[in-house]
Amino acid sequence: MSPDRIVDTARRMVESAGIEALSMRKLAAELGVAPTAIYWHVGSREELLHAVLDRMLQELAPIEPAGTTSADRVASVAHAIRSQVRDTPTVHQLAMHLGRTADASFPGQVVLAREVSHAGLSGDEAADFVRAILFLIGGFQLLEGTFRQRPEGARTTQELWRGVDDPAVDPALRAALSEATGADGVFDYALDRLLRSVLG
Amino acid sequence: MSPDRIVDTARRMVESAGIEALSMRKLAAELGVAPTAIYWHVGSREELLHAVLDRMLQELAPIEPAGTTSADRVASVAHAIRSQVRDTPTVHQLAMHLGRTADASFPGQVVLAREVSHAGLSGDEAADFVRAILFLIGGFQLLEGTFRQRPEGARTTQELWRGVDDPAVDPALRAALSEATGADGVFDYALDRLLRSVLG
DNA sequence: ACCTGAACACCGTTCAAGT
DNA sequence: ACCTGAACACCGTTCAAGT
Repeated sequence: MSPDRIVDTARRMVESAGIEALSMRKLAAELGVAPTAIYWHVGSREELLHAVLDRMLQELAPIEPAGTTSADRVASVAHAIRSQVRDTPTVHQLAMHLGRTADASFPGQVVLAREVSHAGLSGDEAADFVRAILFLIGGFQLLEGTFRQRPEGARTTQELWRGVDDPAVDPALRAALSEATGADGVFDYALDRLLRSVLG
Repeated sequence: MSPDRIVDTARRMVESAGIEALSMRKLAAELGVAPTAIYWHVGSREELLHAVLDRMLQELAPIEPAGTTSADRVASVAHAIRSQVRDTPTVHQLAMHLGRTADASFPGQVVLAREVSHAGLSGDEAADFVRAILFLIGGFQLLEGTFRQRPEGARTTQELWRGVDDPAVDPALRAALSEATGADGVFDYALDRLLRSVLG
């Protein structure tokens, strides 16, 4: 019954069934202990969740730039951050829940800033560029729904588009928006436009 | 004790204190009725939240394009959507909670698609463009934290940057990222780059 | 130092019983 | 048709009491 064992078990529960699935009573049952025993080791449920997030953040693999040209390296970092966000939804779900998105996104942000600096950008212009890339990643995260799954009844954007009959909307556009899309393509497209426009 | 009165009261509670603050028992107290009476009119708490969202979506002001050139009109729609997202955080909070972000973003999406069509784009190219703009808006929403407020202890990205001493990061960039920024500037910057790159 | 048990103040929801 | 009350199965948390 160390804090370590409690945090580990809590983490497993959160990762397998979501944040809401972690109750102190279920956790206690899993640990074979009275619910109130947990409070002696870790504080409240909230503090426990913070401890779980801390551990997850520590284990997050560092982002490694790849490529030779500045543009390639910046793009590789952007892609690496995005992949990591996609592959570790629980971390960002939890960070969001606890209001600690800054902590979760910061390590990648620093690596990105390094490559942007190396590309020769500086000051406000560089900051806008870094933030714009983070916006794209955040948009991907939000609209891909990586951290909140749709319930059975909910309609997708594609389904909604199939029901549209608007003469002002290009039919081919309507058709394209009616098809599911890997967000990857859109992300590549937008990032590419941004990179070209800034780094030439 | 009509469904209308229940939904209205529930909506007031959600808007003033957040989704979590809506409990069937508190709502019943507010209505001066037994908690169980609510279940006869609206179904469960979840169904009630859906009804609240439906009403909010109905009342959302339609997005109106402005400007004469195609680029201006597209930009105005993007800005209008973003402003609406910022000014109606509860709607998007609730939509996210219920897995209905598609319903919330769709009306603006259609207007955007119209203007992009009018600008002469078509098919997959137009779809990528529309989705990229929505990515930017989503990123703004997520990183601006418009729908999840930071608790007292949490650090901001700016605070984290002030603690960085990395020779590979341009000092002026570090300084810029250490200052709070209206996300407006970044959004304008990224949107402008994207528009220029696509519409010329 | 560490754990238990009882207790408090909450939840959502069902369902028989009332009018 | 509409509402109440009792009841069930949950919560997080505190705190005195035990070892």
